[in-house]
Amino acid sequence: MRYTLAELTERAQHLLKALTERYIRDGQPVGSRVLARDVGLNLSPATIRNVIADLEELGLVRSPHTSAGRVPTVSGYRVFVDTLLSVKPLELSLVGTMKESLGSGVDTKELVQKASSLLSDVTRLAGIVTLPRRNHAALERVEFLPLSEKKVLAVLVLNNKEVRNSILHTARSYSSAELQQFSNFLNAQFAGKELSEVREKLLSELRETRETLDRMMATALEMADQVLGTAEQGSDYVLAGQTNLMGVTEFCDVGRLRQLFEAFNEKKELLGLLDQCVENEGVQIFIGDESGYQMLDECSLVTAPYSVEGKVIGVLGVIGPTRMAYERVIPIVDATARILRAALNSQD
Amino acid sequence: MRYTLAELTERAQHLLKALTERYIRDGQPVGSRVLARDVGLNLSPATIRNVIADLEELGLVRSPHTSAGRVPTVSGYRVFVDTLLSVKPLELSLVGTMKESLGSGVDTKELVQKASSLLSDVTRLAGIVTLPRRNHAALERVEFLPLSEKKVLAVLVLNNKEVRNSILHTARSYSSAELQQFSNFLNAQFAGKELSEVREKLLSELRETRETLDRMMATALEMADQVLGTAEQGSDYVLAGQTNLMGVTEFCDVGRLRQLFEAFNEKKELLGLLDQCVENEGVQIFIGDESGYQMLDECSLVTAPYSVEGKVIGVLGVIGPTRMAYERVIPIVDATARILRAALNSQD
DNA sequence: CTTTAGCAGTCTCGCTCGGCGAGTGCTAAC
DNA sequence: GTTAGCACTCGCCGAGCGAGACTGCTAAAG
Repeated sequence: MRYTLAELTERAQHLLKALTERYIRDGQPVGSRVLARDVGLNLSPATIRNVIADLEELGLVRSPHTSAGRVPTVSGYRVFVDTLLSVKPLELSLVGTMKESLGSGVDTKELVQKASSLLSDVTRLAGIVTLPRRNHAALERVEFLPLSEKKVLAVLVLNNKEVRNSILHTARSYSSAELQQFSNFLNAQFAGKELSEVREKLLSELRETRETLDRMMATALEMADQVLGTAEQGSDYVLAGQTNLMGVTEFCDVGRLRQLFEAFNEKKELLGLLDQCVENEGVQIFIGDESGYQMLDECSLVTAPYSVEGKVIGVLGVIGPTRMAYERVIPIVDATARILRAALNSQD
Repeated sequence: MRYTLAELTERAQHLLKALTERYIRDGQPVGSRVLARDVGLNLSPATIRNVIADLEELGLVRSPHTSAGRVPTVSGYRVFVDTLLSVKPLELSLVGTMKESLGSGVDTKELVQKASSLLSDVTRLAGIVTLPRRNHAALERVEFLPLSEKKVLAVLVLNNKEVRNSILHTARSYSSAELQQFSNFLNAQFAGKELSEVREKLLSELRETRETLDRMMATALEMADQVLGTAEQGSDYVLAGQTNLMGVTEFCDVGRLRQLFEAFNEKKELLGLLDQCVENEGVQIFIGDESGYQMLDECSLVTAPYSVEGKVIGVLGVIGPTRMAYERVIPIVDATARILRAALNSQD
């Protein structure tokens, strides 16, 4: 008898579920005997074996070697998390504790770090949170301060929350009064607009102004352009609890572990992966090498986007072995995304 | 025959040196046979054995088990690095490359990160650099900007180089003009003074002013106090190249490795250790558990302080297995300290 | 047609055992 | 003081073996 994925017998589903859960719990190949006792159905090991053989043919489970039990394959996990998993809601008390531990962060970066630690603490795996990309942040105001000969400090205030500053090296010195004029001019023009918009407008104005030869305006615009150029914060993430992964039996091999940690340092690849999650709403899961990055072999990544004012500005998640307690990790990631969003929104 | 540490035979010294160097190279206990061939002196293994036996009695070497060669003990390493080691000067070309790779960092933090990476890249071990503690930094100026209702952005410029900002939550709103007044007042009073001095003076003025009931001054001073309180950056360090340690054979045990990495995350203890190096000039070395922190068992720490304008403001160094190539690491750490100092000083 | 018992076969794991090689410490001779 | 010789001690490694765990197949039972 032959099933397609869509029409797995109820029994087969049941067994795949039991097998996966058991394997996640114990980490050891599970055989027909234990499965027979574990699952509610009153079946003999022999019967179980028949069904399991079918599952193996479908590529959902495999045995590490003859005469060991079976373990789920990547496809097996996929089916498990997509259709078989019953996610238990989080205990309210835990959610409370989580909220608290994130609670009072004022600084955005601090919040992100706390969220990452939170994820790793609660799941006992590695937590990862991207820094918010506020492309849509509104420019609140710009301020220029003279520092010294030919050096000007530019202060950018975004959304009343975030502050970025950068030091500009200018061709000549500017007086306080001059800089004040620049600030006023720019604030009048751009305050309240989105950064991307500001940038665009800036360039067009710059072109226009060059023709009219208004020195002051041109200089101001040039300065602003410089600031925006440098202030574009390279997207990045904060990782926490890497050491938790060292306790995981799957990574007892140092070479394996090293590969993983080097992937963490690379950042680029992992960021690419995380970026894919920005679009999809809700929790998303990458299992094993599904991601295409073989450094994440034997790893799973559970992610959720987080947003502020309705716009997704980042992704957070958990990295752990494929054999992780999904039914627990998923609601935790989900909850953390909500908590972080709340914290960011209530930031005053 | 019995030596005290001070009066090791020339021959004994020679042998200890050869043994240590050999062990550092190969990582395996070295026996009398290889030692006899290795060292210039024309001696038979039997003779070597006699001398080595004396070294063992002094606690400078030990054998992991009967009938394996000898390895240096912590004391052995100590004697080795203190009196036997001949440090070869660094190739100029390497110094050049190092300078370059650090070269153009404008931001202090960026420089520190680059220095850390540099150390780890060149030594193939873990690099560590503390963030500069600029207790003696001069306060260049203070600026307050109104953000919104009851929120004020304070910008601190130090030494014409570093900028710190913090957001203050105030009891009532302040107008631009008011804040401008505060800034002017504070700048007139404190600009150019050292931070610690500013703080001190601030407190006394605050007390005095309360009596004269000058509202404006009092508020300004209070604000300044708040800023200084928050701006005190918690001392911290930047680590790089931890993954290099995973290649080291000494740390092939995951448990061991985990302990080490958790020590890195703790930060406090390691910082305490690094602080000890601030006082001593030049390169300093902690071998194995000499530091008192047993998480650094089997590790050595090679450090050097770095300074700006004659004042030591931080420490940098390398963490690796006790069995590291000291004669190479030491000059690298030394050079990096000088290069970082130069880079920080030339920061304009 | 489904389910089950029984059985032979296969593979891993952990254990012991013995040989090998390396290196020491001692003693006696140079 | 130096050296050769020798007995002895270990750690390492591979072979061999038994136990245990499952499977897949076949044939009988429901």
